[in-house]
Amino acid sequence: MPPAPVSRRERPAKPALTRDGIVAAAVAIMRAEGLDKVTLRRLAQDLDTGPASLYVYVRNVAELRAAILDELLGTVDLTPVTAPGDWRGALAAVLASYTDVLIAHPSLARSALVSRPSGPHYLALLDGLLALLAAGGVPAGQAAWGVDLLLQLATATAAEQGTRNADADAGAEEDALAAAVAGAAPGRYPQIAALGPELLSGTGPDRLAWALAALTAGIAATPRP
Amino acid sequence: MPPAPVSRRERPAKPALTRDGIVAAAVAIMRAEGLDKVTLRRLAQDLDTGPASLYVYVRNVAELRAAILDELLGTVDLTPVTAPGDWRGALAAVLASYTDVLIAHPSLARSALVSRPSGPHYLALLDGLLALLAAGGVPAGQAAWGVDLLLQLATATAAEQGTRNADADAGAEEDALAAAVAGAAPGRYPQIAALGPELLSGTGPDRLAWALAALTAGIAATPRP
DNA sequence: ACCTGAACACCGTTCAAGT
DNA sequence: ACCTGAACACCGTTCAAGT
Repeated sequence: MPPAPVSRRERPAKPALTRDGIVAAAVAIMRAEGLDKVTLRRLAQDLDTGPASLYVYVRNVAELRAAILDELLGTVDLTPVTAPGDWRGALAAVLASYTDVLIAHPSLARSALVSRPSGPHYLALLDGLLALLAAGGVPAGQAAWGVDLLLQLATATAAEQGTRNADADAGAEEDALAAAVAGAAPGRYPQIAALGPELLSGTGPDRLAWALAALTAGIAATPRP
Repeated sequence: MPPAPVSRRERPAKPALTRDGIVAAAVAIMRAEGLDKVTLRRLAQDLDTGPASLYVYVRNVAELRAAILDELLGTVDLTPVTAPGDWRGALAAVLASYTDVLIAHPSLARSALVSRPSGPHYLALLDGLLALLAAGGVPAGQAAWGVDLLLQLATATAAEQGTRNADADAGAEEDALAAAVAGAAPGRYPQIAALGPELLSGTGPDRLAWALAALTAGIAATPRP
């Protein structure tokens, strides 16, 4: 006996596909299970369709990942940009918020590191950081080139830390480096042997804060050729 | 009629599998066709065996990629480290050599960005950079934290530039950003609209040279907390 | 125009069985 | 110990055919 057909009332009508709906479903999968699980096939399954159908709204999987990233960047706190006072503190606060967002999703941070975002939320972040550099009197040319470096540094740090915190597999890489540093032969690697654990010292936030301060100082102080 | 069996003299004996042999074959594939083509299946095919056999020598594909990277880092020119004179120039030269090596293999640069290398050639590079920072009188604590940033910056730049030069697909991301910057509404993104193409100005090497100079200056000038 | 099923051309990794 | 064939559990993307 074939199963009784499901009436329209019992199962809600399948929602129409839209780009926003697809991206929202992708973000939901990522929050729940990580970016690795956001595949076109899995996404299609969740949306009750086939993978081919998604190609009407998304060019490829890279574009989908970019859309997810921009969606998340919408949660970065940009309010320090318009707060009066210490521009360096505001810069650090915005970048810390950016880092926090990415650390919560290490796989996304890794993908952000190898892509060039250009979505509306990314532009807003860029604009905010440029406003702070301008407020600090950093020459425009230096700010234009420097803002990229600040974001890059924050992204890389988030990728690294988030991965270390969450992914057991990549924690092994960290361990391998620690072992290599600890076992560095003083004859062959004198500097590493001399510095030892100092190389890997410090907590993530402390290193990031120092790195951003150092980079900001360098950007402000180094004229373009 | 079955084909005549190939005598041992006509087909050279299949070379025994070794870790070095596997890595060498992997490097050969990467040089010829890029990192994307270095899969365990393809590698096994080239080595006239099955993918499962490789797992005796390599834990997984990530470890294989790390081995390829370290192999390539063996070609970085470290001679400036021991040359007398200008430490800043020597630092820039070593990092430029590192960048050149990675730019030639953008896919590898992207993978280096999300991994923590710990191979012998990587350690040698690290040691050389630390020697130069020490020669420049940079306090040890700052050098220990700063060397990571310098490498990170060079790696990210290589990944970006190499990709732009070689990969048509990721060139599209660059174009999308350029279009977004050019079309930025002055009301919504005042800083971006004001700076305009200045944000994306400059050649890769010029930007890298400035970035490394700025970061080096910041590292040297910013005391650790 | 939008959507689909099915196929194409692949992946990494595991495992029982062989030598 | 080393090596293998075969399987498991997936991928992104394309394309002819439908509505």
